[in-house]
Amino acid sequence: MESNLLDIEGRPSATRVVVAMSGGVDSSVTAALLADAGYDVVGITLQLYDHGAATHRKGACCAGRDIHDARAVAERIGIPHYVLDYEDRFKTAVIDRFAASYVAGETPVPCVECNQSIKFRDLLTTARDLGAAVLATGHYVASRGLADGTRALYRAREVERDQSYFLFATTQQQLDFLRFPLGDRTKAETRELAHRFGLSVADKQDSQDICFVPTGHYASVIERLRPGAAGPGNIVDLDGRVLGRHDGIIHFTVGQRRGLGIATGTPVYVVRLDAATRQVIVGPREALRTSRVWLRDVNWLGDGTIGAALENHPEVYVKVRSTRPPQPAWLRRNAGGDIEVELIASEGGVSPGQACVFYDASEGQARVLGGGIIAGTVAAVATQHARDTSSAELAAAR
RNA sequence: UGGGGCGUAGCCAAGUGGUAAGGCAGCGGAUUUUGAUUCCGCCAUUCCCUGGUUCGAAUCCAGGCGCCCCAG
Repeated sequence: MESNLLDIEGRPSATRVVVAMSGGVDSSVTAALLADAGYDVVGITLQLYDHGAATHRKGACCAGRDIHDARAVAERIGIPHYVLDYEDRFKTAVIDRFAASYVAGETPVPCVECNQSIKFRDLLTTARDLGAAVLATGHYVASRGLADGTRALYRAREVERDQSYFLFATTQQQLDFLRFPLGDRTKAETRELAHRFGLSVADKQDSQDICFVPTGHYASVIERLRPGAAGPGNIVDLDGRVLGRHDGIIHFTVGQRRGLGIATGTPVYVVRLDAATRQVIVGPREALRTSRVWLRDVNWLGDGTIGAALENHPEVYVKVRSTRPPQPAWLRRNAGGDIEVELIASEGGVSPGQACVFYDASEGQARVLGGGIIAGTVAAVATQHARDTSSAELAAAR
């Protein structure tokens, strides 16, 4: 196992590996493991946003304290370490898009964007320039070589920690150059290794929440970036009745219950956001059931082409959020030419802007077949509004 | 100014003499390398006001105030 850490030919000492070091335990152990195996490891930490603002943030990465931690680890394990200033491109590729998505009434997954552009495009290019054979990260995801020499992506051995949801947009070319040495290890093992290697970050708290949102108030970040973009509007029910007012669509996401300030006897949830009219449409929990989604920016990582795969209307398993196991679904191309996913069991709180990731199994280390960004959703149960609309259309058709 | 009804937390609401249910909203926390969801905890020394009866009153009585309905 140790000798085959990177699944690569050649003597370790003659093989240069760039490790993306965030300053957390996972990437630190990744670097330590590879250095210990004798690879020519170069640690790189990206400075992604203003560290002054985020210094006191616990569990964040890539600024201030974390850069120090990464440097300390590099020193400890005796590898060269560089800090690259990626603030500008991070702002353009991740933060600005994040804001734009919310303003458009969607709910983005910034980690997906960051992985595919900052880490696996820009940093990966830098790694190649440095003469690295591979770029390794501390993600909990597995990749294995296929017979044809390319690599496939799989869920982590510890499926509860699996991060494949955030990595579906990795292209085949990127994947072939990437390695994830922790994918077949558990977090407990990682912590234990961190202790064994004597790393100062061994007991450091896991990162969580959006790294560039210091206070946890993402809306204030958007307000600062897009002043005035978040205008107030009405909160309406499925029949269009006004139930209240809100301070801007950016404060809400589909499935959200808290923060609406509406006291009917039963809980109400955000069913849909309408950026054009600045309406927040709310309804009962049942109205959240979604049976179908269509996608954009689809990335295919399965065998062959997606076109060929779709001809068989494949049954796959999909995740529309990071924290639930893959659910059974049918994949097909719809009349408009978009890739469409039929959620066989339906799922609640599915928001445009989120990722829909395809797998070949519901359990274990399923292979990642690709995924896309959810462009639109169709409710499982006809809502009152939808019924009214269709009867109106029927009437008009007569 | 005839009759009837009502007034309990931000909203809805139970309780009709024994020491203020519950839901919604709100707040806090747990969970979570996205947003949510979910879960847990907190949230009326006080029942429109003032007196009275009673060992004891949100509950009974009197007066006042404020709403609503029927009035023809």
